[in-house]
Amino acid sequence: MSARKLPVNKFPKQGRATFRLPFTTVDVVIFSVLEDALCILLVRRPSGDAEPYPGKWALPGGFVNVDVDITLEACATRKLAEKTGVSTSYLEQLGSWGGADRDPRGWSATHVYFALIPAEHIQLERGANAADVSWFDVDKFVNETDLAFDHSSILATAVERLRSKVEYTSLPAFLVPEPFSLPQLQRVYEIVLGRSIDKSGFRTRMLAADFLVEDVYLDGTSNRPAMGYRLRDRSMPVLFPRNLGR
Amino acid sequence: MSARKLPVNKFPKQGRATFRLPFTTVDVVIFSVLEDALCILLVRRPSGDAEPYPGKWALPGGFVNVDVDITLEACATRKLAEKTGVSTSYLEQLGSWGGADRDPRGWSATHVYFALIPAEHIQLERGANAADVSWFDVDKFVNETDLAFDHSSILATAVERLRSKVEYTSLPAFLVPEPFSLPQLQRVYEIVLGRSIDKSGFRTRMLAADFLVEDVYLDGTSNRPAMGYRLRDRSMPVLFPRNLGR
DNA sequence: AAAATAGTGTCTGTCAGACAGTATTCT
DNA sequence: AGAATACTGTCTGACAGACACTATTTT
Repeated sequence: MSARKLPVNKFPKQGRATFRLPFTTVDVVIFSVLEDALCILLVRRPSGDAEPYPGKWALPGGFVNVDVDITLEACATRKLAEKTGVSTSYLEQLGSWGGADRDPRGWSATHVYFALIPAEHIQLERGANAADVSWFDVDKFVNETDLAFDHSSILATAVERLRSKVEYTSLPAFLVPEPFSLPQLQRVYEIVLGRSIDKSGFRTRMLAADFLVEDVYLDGTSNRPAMGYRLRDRSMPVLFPRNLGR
Repeated sequence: MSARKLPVNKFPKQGRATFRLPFTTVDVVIFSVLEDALCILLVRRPSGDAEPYPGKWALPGGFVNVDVDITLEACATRKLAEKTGVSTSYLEQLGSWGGADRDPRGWSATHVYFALIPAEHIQLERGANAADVSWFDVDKFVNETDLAFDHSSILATAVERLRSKVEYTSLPAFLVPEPFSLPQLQRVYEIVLGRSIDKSGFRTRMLAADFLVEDVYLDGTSNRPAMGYRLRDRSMPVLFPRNLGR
């Protein structure tokens, strides 16, 4: 095996490496449903000579700050809160992307999370850089916009993962504010998947999974009020035994 | 928002960071089926004053070598080959674990992959450190052995992920050498899941998924020869529309 | 012939999808 | 009353699980 001939990273006694370290970043794909469309939050890269991809849209994220972040997930939570004001949401690790070429500044690895937040909870940052944070319709803008770094590819993976998990999980429940009705939840499923779902089957499926708790009736602006539900457990989505059909 | 008061990582023009970087490592959870049991490969941590967890069992892995590895996945492939001699296998990213406390040498983040390899392909490293690489039965030894770093927790996640994906994917096909018969494949499913599966339903399910290609008949040592199959596409597992029952 | 393993056929319960019907509100 | 939306009931086809059956090999 030729592996033995490779240089071996050496480590002296006191924690300072003698070899080059990759950069470590965290990025967050923030999903929400706005105006009947699945959207993601993007930020504009700062301009400046030393900046990579100046002015381009990118996923919110950045370097891990070892003095502040005690874990990767805490770092992702921090970045989410900085951009949206949302402190609690569904957060799941999507994966990591790392290599020599993805950042012009050098070998870097990014840990990517995706977040699902109800539109009503969002409070975009006010002030100078408000114009540099924006929501993008996943279907309309995303494919024709190319993002900084390898973020286009990461985003595509995130959308794929979300859509595929929606087929067999309760994930969309994290995109809608509580309490919500089953028709509201169904609408979110339909928006994310981009197709309509049968009402009766949907209700049976949701109720059988036993992850909803009845709350108050939702007295909408008109017509028959709907039962309002909350999640029994906000920490995890429920997995259904089958995919949705079609 | 208080985030503005946090220190901001600065970047001078020429690619050398002025802030502390986390260590970047890659670890691989290598699964195989040996003697009718689901096993994983562990390596013993080297002894020495400067070494963390000397003598303890750990997942194979180590620092990313920016001069050698061009991507994280390439790094994982390299580490897999170094330990097993296997150069091609199913490799999937499991996730990443990072934080201030997981490595006594400092803030570190590890990118974890899991690999599935057929026992017949394995060629453990010969020589001085052969005793420091060993297979462990997942059910028998893993829960009672505590590993270096946070590897026990990572391993538990890996086993959970593997078992849960086996319920609705063709992943076990990567644990058996081609060509293989349906009874052989079924045996692997049963070993990984730890329960028996109905023969007829299993065959229908596998054949309906259309990921197998007929090869030669397997003339075993005795009894009726079985049809041998190969994978239509070794690059990806197939997803079944339903979980296995029970 | 018997044993062992490979593979098939048939029945049945479950459940998603389709769709028609009922219920409750507002105007 | 009619419109709009919430919710339920019924039928049907697809399919997994159970299990009994047939097929092909070795000894």
